[in-house]
Amino acid sequence: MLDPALIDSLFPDDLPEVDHWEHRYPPRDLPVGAKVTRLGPSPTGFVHIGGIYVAMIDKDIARRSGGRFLIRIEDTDQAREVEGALEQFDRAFRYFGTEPDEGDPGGDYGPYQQSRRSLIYQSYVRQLLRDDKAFLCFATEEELAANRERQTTLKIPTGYYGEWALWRYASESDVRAALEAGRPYVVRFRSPGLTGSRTEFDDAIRGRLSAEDNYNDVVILKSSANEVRLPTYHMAHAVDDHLMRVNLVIRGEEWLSSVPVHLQLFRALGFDLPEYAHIASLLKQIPGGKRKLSKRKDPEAGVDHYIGLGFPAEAVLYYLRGLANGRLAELPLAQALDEPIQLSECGVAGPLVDLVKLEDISADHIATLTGRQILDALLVWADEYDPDLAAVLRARTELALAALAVEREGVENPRKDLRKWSDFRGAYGFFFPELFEVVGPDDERLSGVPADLVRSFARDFADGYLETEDGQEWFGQIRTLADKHGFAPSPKEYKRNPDAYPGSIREASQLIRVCLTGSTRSPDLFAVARTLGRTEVLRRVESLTR
RNA sequence: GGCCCCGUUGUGUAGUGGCCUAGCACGCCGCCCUCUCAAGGCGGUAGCGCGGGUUCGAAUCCCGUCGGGGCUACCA
Repeated sequence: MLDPALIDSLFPDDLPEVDHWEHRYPPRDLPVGAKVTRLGPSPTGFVHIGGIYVAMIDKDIARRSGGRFLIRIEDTDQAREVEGALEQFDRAFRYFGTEPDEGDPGGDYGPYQQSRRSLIYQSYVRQLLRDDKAFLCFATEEELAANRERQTTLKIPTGYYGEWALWRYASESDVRAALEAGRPYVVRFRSPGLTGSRTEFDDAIRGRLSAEDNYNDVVILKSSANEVRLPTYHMAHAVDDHLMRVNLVIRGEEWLSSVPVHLQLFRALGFDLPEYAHIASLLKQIPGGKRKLSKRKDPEAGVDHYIGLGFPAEAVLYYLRGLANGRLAELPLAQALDEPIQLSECGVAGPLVDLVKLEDISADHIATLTGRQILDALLVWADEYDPDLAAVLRARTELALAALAVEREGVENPRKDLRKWSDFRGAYGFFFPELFEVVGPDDERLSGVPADLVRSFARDFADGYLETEDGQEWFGQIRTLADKHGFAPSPKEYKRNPDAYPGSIREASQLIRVCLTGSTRSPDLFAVARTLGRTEVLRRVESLTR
């Protein structure tokens, strides 16, 4: 046991006692059963979709229980920090509606950035040292590496314990000598765990679990050689979640094996234990198996992928909620977004992120929107990701609304041709003369109809073009011309005798479709023509006669 | 290597010893509708990782095994 005066000399003279912090951050005045949850992202400059997944669960549970959801930036590893990362979080949380109830600036329990909480951690570390529940460790990186290597060859667990705990039993004079020599040190937790003993705990998702107890003297305060003294995740978790009065820790399952350490730390510090819920990681299908969504390899691991492609936040959220609680996936979107997420219903196996399913959900959702709603959302997206399109849409708002109304407004089953905003150009761009390129008579999309025939067909169509309000009558023009130019009246007839015709009514219609829309697939031709207007229809048809 | 979590059709799941000839949703395939596509209607394909037990009876309980994932850092 170290001399208290020696311990105190390691810290700033005016470092507050732990009581100071306990009063500064009092228990919250919340209704019984209120859950205080938090998300602890690291500012690596990359926002993982899994972060939004957990944030959504955090926020839902906090809100419905009358509690709070807060965000705490976990930047105790300064090496990983990337500039602008905080803005990225803001943007992502705002897009998906997972903004915290509390965080920097303004929350009562801040700062919410660990690098700014150094003094708080130091108070608690000093207290642990005074209580002999922690000790100074001067072991060098080389010594630790050598130990690890020995342990590996001996096939025994690696770690800092028993005879490998170099400084756990060091005498005060050795410590003083090392200090006087100016050797850097870390503070380690004096683990009360015994090799071979076990511990049990409850997880809100997985139920009662048991594991080997922790017997490793984990580092709690990083090297004294660093400019700012920062804690490791384990220590910060205990201190922050206690002082921020978090009572439900929802985090990724990669933390499951650290629970025994955390339990020991909470007890050593005299803190009440939080409830834990470990969420299964989002996985990705790969040839021969699955693996965790990887920041480096999988673009869909990042939120930028979804925002950039223009998936509506509601669709992504709905999809994510379905992954969390399968029951919600069978409810309509609005209802699913409104139902509470139950931790007990969360799956224990990591779900595969299925982009096809997301697109399907998203298309269904967009189909429920009005043209106006689509245009508004589309503009927000295009302003950032497709400024040229945004400019056209603003200049031609009426046309945009008319285009979006085709087979959408006043019909029973609206078209589902938009899965995300970036699909708009491909699906609706042809409505805008500014975005459309006319098609020539020998275009390969014209079903292989000879160019001469295309020319004469188009010539006739343009010459006799009748703009009418009657869809049947309008299409009758194509029928009549198709007949005149020798096309079979039905695909069936054409199939029966393919050599007798250049194609059927299908191919003839396709000539008009391709020249009007630049695509072999489009909404109803009559509706398209009506929206385009006579002048534009003729301009496009006449391009086929050149 | 050690420890932990997990394993039901392609995907997400329901299932807690008989109601399971394993249900639902999405996908996929086919057919219908049809001037294309989308939508829509109808139908279909496909699963309890494997091997042992316990039991009259197992997807469900036990053991083993295989597979996937995680941790084993002064990363979180």
